[in-house]
Parts: sequence; structure tokens; C-alpha cells
Amino acid sequence: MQTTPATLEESHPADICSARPSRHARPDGQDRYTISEVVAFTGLTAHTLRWYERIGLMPHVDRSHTGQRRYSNRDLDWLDLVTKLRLTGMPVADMVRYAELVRAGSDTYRERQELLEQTRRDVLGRIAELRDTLAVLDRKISFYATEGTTR
Amino acid sequence: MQTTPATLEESHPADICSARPSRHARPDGQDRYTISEVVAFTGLTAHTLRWYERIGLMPHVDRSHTGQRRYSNRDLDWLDLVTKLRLTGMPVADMVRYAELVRAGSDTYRERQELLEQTRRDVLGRIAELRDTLAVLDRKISFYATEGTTR
DNA sequence: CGCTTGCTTCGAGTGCACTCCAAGGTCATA
DNA sequence: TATGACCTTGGAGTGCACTCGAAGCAAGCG
Repeated sequence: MQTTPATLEESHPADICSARPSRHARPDGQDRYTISEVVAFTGLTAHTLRWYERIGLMPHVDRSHTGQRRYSNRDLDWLDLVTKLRLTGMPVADMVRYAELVRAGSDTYRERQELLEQTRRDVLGRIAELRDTLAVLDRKISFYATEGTTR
Repeated sequence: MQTTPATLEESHPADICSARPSRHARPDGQDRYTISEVVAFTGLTAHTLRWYERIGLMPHVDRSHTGQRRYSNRDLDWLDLVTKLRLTGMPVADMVRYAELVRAGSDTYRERQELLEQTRRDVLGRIAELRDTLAVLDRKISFYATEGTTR
């Protein structure tokens, strides 16, 4: 018995520091979710999940004997990452690129690292912009607050 | 002689605390910029500037005697705000709504305040999300950093 | 058995925010 | 005054990220 690997590229003996407890794991250890279960977990639509697969943004998803998708915890973790990256404004095409690198194996570690570091810089920049905007909003809100009460 | 009002809704005797020095002001105090000057200042395209006007996102922009646009410092400050709000992910339609409130005069102070406060909450949420994502990125980057060097 | 629910595929449609085009008028400078 | 860069308009086009629809197969249940 072992804990579930956190994400695709980290399913490696040495990845303990980065492994998270899977919040999706079933009591019985079952690891095959239908698309509608994944919809419930992720908030994505079934259409979007299938579309992700079509454009190469998902690793191969397992199928039932009748051809229906059966998602693993690993798939769920991957979707978690994708969702987070989407929030940073990363274009889908870039995520597809990352997915390709993951599929290509551990030879691409260096390139993946660079890609994530660039993304990291982008995220820091976005946060700085948002803080800037927050300052403007606060000035304006306090203007309206005083004007709204003093007249 | 007086300083330039900072933004549309704050051109009010009591708005000194919120006034910024206009970084665009010309030495000769001239206050009528061509569209290409505004392009240079804002980084927006001329197409986008005209489109903003068409959809009601700009206050009325002054024209030369031959019908060409002449932007004021106030217009520039408004564009600054719009650009910041865009970065927060606020839909253009919401900004148009805000612009309408500004046009409608000081009766809408309360509503404008509420709109900005909602936006403020959204921005705080976005920042939290981005920080979350940053944590994930950092974990993955350090994974690749150690894996990349130890094998 | 019939019914409901959920799944499959592919291709077409949607909404947003621009982005560009064509045809023509204007402005600064050599 | 001529040249070339810049400006005007309305409408059409683009790219992204979904989002939906149609037709049909499969599983569970009263």
C-alpha cells in the first residue's frame, strides 16, 4: 500500500516533499471516476474536459470496457494544476506545450523548469499589477465614502 | 492657474488627497493630445481607443475643428483607470456600466462605491488565487531543480 | 420492457475583446 | 504646393476558450 502520486511528473520515488494528500481519494481506494464525478470535483464542464483531451492538454485518460472515460487521481491532480495555471492567464497553447514535455519523459526536466520559472515571473508581475490596482481602488472608494456621507 | 483634475469623478474641490501629478502634462500646459500621442502614452492601439469610445467606455472626447480627436489629461487618467481595471479581469461591460454612472453625475456616488468595493473584493480574491498558484509553481520548480541536478 | 440518466463523437456556434480594412479627408514640412 | 504621414468612419474579420447540439450507444431500475 502506498500513497497516491501527486502529479504526473512527480510520480517518482523522491517526490515526497511535493506530494499532497489526494482530497479525492475514495474510501475503498477506487481510482476510476466518471466524467460527471470529475465535473463535480473540478467545476469544469464535461464538454471542457473532453475538449482538453482533444487538444492534448490531458494525459491519456483510461476507459471503461464500454469506452467511457475513467479518470484517475493523477488525472484529477493534473486538472488541478491546469486550473491554477489558467487562473494565471497562461494560454492553453502553453499548457499544451507543458503537457507535451511531460509526455516526453524526464529528458525534458530542464525545459519544464524553465517554463515554470517564466510562469512564476509572470505570476509575480500579475500580483504586483493587482496590488497597484488595489491602491487605486482604495483611493477611489475612500473618496466616495467621504463624499457620499458629507454631502 | 490650477493643477489638472486627476480623474473624472474626482474633479471636485475636495479631491486633493486623490489627485496624482499628471505624468502626461506638457511643458506648455497644452492639454490636447492626438490619438497617436495617446497610443504612445497608454500602449493601447488607435483602433482600441476608437472602439472604447464607440462602446461608451470613454467620456466624450473633444475634437479639433476638423473632427480629429483631441484627448485631455483627464481622458488619459480615465484610460489609466480602465487599463488597471482590465488587468483585474473586469469585463468591459462592467466598466461601461461604471462609465455610465460617472456620466450620470454625483447622484450615483453610492452605486459607484459599491461597484468598486465589489471589484476590490474580486481583486483580493484573484491575488489569493495567484499566491496559491505561486506555491504550486515553487514546489514544482524546486522538484525539477533537484531532479535536474542529482541525476 | 421501457424509461431515465449518462456517455460517446464531431462539428458548428458563441461571446469577448479586440483588430483590421477601405476609402477618403487633414496636417506638417521641404 | 506637393508629398507622405496621420486621421476619420462603419463594418467585417480574428483568435481564444470554450459551449452546445445532434445522433446514437449503454447501464441501472421499477
